Amino acid sequence: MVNSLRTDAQGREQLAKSGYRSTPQRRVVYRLLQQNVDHPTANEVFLRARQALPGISMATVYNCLEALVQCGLIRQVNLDRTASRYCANMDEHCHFCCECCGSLFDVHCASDAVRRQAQLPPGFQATRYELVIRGICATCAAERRPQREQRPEKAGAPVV
Amino acid sequence: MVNSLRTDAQGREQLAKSGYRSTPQRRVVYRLLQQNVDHPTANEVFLRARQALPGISMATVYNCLEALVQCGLIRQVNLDRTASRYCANMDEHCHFCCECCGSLFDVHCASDAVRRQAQLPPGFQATRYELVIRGICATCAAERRPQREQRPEKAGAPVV
DNA sequence: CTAATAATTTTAATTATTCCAAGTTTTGAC
DNA sequence: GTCAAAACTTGGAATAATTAAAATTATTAG
Repeated sequence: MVNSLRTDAQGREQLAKSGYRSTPQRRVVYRLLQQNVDHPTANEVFLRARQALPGISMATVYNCLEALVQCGLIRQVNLDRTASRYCANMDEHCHFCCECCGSLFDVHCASDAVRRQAQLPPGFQATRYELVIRGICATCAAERRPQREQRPEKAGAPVV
Repeated sequence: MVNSLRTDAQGREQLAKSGYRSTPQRRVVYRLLQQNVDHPTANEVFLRARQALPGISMATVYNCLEALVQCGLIRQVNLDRTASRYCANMDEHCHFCCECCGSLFDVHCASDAVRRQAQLPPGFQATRYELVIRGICATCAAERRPQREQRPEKAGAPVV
């Protein structure tokens, strides 16, 4: 399904292409992201990485994530103004953000078609299209179905 | 062109519908956003609002923006982890972000078609689709054309 | 007019992230 | 292998954007 997974050797090579070294910390962070599809934040990565590398620091986690993003092994996902999330799925996809539980899901999306919809002004050159879908995930929808109302107040979805 | 502009009276009514009052500060902030299509940040709104209301505070600007967003008079645009930007154009549109100069542009986009491209898992319900296009705006493209290279280093676009 | 409610202001705190200096590790040249 | 240079890691300080708390002011209902 996901065809973007890289072995350690491939990871090292990809890092090297951008002038980065493959370090134990970077390998742990990358592997951790490959094994978890829940788009963790830097802090969540830190907590998980500490299980393998008890001495790792937050600054190093940020450094690793930066290096992995720069060399194209992972991508950074920014939603709202909450902490950045990180994603090792480099296949073309967009993100669904549940406004109820805040979870983030990968969603397949034919970007060619999306591309065609935007009418760029003359002279503008697009390099990337990022689609974010907001709504309610299946789990939250199932839990909600019984009740029929929505909160009218400035409730503010718990986006985290 | 833009059909979402509201008069003061309409603005007041819209605020009231969500339980907010129309205050001098909110009116100034709203009018300012209507007159500027450049998607200012909270700080930029603050600086401009001060011209009309020298005593206004940053916290009030945030409060005003929050109220205007909540009642649907303006929208908040979050890109990367930079400061939020605000936009009084409530017509359906997506945003183009120039990776060279950081400017943000409204772009017409047929969202029905975009909607059809995303294959949501069963049970998922979408409420909003947000498309962000990144690339180079006409101005920057024109300035760049002479030179043919792109920076290979981790340059990091000046996304402001 | 008065009380109750809401908005604004000022100040302080929080959050996520970046920067920095110092020590450590890795790499490449010899 | 040894040495110097470059890259990395670390802990802590610094920063930017935002939010929260407390006090003051304005508005509205009665």
